[in-house]
Amino acid sequence: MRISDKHNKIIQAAIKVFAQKGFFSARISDIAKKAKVADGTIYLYFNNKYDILISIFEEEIGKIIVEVKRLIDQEEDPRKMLEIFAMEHMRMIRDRRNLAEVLQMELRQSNKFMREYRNTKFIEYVDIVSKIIHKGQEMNIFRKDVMPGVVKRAMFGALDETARLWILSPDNQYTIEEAAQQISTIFLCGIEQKS
Amino acid sequence: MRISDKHNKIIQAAIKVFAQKGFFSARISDIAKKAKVADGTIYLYFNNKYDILISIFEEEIGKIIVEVKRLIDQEEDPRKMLEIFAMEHMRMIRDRRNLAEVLQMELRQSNKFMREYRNTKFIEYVDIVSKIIHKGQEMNIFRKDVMPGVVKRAMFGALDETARLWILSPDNQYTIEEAAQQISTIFLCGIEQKS
DNA sequence: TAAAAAAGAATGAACGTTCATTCATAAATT
DNA sequence: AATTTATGAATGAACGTTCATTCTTTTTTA
Repeated sequence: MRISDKHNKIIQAAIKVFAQKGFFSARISDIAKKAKVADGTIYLYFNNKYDILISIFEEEIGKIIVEVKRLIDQEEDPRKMLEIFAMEHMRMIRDRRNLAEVLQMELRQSNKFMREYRNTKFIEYVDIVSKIIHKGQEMNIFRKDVMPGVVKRAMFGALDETARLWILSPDNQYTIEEAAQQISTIFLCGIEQKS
Repeated sequence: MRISDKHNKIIQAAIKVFAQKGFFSARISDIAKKAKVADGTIYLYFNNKYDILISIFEEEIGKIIVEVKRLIDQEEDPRKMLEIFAMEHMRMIRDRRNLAEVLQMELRQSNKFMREYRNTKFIEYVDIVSKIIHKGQEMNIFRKDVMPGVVKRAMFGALDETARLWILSPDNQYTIEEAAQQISTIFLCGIEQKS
């Protein structure tokens, strides 16, 4: 068995356990059991519990960024790009629910116990939006009086909160893709340059 | 000293400590020290640590709801109402930063260790938005194809996330009131009935 | 090629610390 | 004096981490 296999098995198990219990309530022994390794083995691959969480951020968000960027780079129109971002974000949450839960939860409490860890991967991800806005403003498609820094946060927040509650009760009035559609429409109408 | 004095002293201390350290890293002894009471005294007023958190939700959000509702009820125009909600939400966060941090953080991780606790106060708060949307749709001011249930979450999420990051670095490009303004403008343009 | 030796990986019981909670005692109030 | 309220040291369960030991694989030797 390759080294990375065990590393990955632990990561995948940790995603599930963190998603189910939250970081603090998750036990190393839970993760070990789910990964089918001994407790001690985890410490051969990670420095400590906290390090497992960081690795989840680094490795898993990294993969997502690559994929979303790839899709967006195929587009020319910033309006389309924004739609794609919304849709892909929501689909990712639907298809990788456990990971999404970990990211959402720990992002929020992270400012407390991860003060020193600057979550550059996450920043990179959200910055995809501000880059799109900026591009649209240059092309005179989006109004110039909206601040890309505000829109990126607002847009991400809107998607994230909608997804969070959808996760809590997915048997909703709407599919997550409908929600993505509604949100990107609202934002597009909201920031469009009226000619 | 009245009973409620000590109860309140503990609540206020807990808000500060939870905001600073997060629920799990906060120590009962930290709260006791900040409230200037003995550790044991806390257990005369609360059943356990968790109960302190619940009380913060119940009591403090309750006060905010009353205040925001009062302001909104003075208005007739749903557009104005939405603006007021955005602005008041942001001002609340600016003025009661510690409380805001606790609510934001614990709301996110709450689904894990507060599964049984249905946060009715919070639901009530966010429902203010969907009621406004609904009213606007009845008055033919807002488009009928947007779903109030999506908009309330999107709007709340947009405000919340923007505020969260503003809290992390308040020395920003924009004031929190500018952000509120931008967000309510985006949403208003985004859901307005084009006549 | 088979046996022996070394290196590397994995194990899980045990350790030691950390804290929420308790409770015997003290102080304050009535 | 009796009752209520407050104290803070003591308790003990929980759990992250360690490490002596075992198991597996690779390398060396004959």
